[in-house]
Amino acid sequence: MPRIPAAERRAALAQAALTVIARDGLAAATTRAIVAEAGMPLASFHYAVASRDELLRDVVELVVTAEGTAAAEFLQTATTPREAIAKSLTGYLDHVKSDPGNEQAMFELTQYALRTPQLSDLPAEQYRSYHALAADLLRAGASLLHIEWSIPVPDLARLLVTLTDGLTLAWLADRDDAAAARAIDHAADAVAAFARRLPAAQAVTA
Amino acid sequence: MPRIPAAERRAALAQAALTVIARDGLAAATTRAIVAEAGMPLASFHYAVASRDELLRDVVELVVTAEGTAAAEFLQTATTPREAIAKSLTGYLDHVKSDPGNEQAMFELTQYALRTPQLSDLPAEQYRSYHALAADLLRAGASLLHIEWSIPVPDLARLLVTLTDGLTLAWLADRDDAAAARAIDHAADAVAAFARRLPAAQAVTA
DNA sequence: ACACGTCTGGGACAGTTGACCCACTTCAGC
DNA sequence: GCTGAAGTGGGTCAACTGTCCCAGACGTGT
Repeated sequence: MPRIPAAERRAALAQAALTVIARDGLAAATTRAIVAEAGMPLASFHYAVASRDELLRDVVELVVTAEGTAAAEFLQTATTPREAIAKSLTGYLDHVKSDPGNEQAMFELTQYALRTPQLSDLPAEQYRSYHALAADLLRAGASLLHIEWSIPVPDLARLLVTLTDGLTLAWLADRDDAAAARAIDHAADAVAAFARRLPAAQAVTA
Repeated sequence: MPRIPAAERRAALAQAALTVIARDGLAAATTRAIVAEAGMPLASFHYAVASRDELLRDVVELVVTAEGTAAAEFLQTATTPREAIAKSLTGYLDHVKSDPGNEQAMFELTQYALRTPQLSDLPAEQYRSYHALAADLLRAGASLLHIEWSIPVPDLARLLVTLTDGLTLAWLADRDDAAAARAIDHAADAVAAFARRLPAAQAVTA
């Protein structure tokens, strides 16, 4: 084993833990499984991190911050709000389909954090981040398509996250691609109803 | 301990397991915790049930079947589709708020079942039941309010379940009552757009 | 009254877990 | 070059887990 500063090991362990959780589930993410995935001796674990729970905190933060990089590419090709929403939701679901374990890992981590007093503050922060990300997307889409949203953007953002969560959960359970596609179609209709064409050729204010 | 037939013990164990999971989480639902909750000696566990996983299967079925009794009372007081949807969603969220552990238990069980090969068929069945329940509600509402739905009822049912799941997940995470209420309000607007007044004074066909 | 299948429950087992001790090696600054 | 701090890793621990055994108690059909 090469000598690696503790902070780096900590990050590597968080990454390895996420890999294990996505592949085998949170229950299988024992300290031994994590260090095996990271290729470290067991003792490195508690040298780099105080406890397993503390590492899981790192894992959640790892995913939350890494998530902001994924989205936003589906807006470019859309010409109508309905199309933008449908493409974004479809793109998101495709992302879920391409690696279902990862998304399942997020749900498992959230549920576990809710049950663990030391981590009980994490889910709120996690969803604040989701909502902020959705709000950014909505604002970007509005400016791109020269529209405005008829309800407050934070409200619509929460509704969008609600839809993605529900969509994901149901698809993970029954893997019904066709039904999920139809749900997205109808959801896009519903959400697009909150789009309003801007009167003049002018960008939005906020 | 009184003498109780094995089948009854099995049911009592499933009920006790649900109580433990709702209170302390799935990870805390050990065989010992379950029999303690049920007031039985440990050995009764494997006398009544072959394995812990098999009991969890019972637990899921227990909740899925028991869930059908809960809904449908919110439709009675509504006079418009929008009101019916808003009241149903609000009623559902109130139910979640009154016992968050129970709903969390459902999510945990679903995630666990997805990870466990012997239980991997359960989530699909679980969601089939949810969707059927929502479809029944939609049909009842339509007949009551003399409307029809402009998209297939199964499609709208899935969208409704998507919304309740997403709503629940976000509320469990951030406990933001006001934001959840606003989300329900907007969701009701969106879903009500799929309602169409029936031309004549006639009931729906399906 | 008797015997047999049903049920009880104390005890035990092997395996796994999170945690951590401690003797060691390495490296950076003096 | 020396030294003290930083990092390594083998080994170990107590606790807890799901599962099982077996001797006994019960109650029912005969």
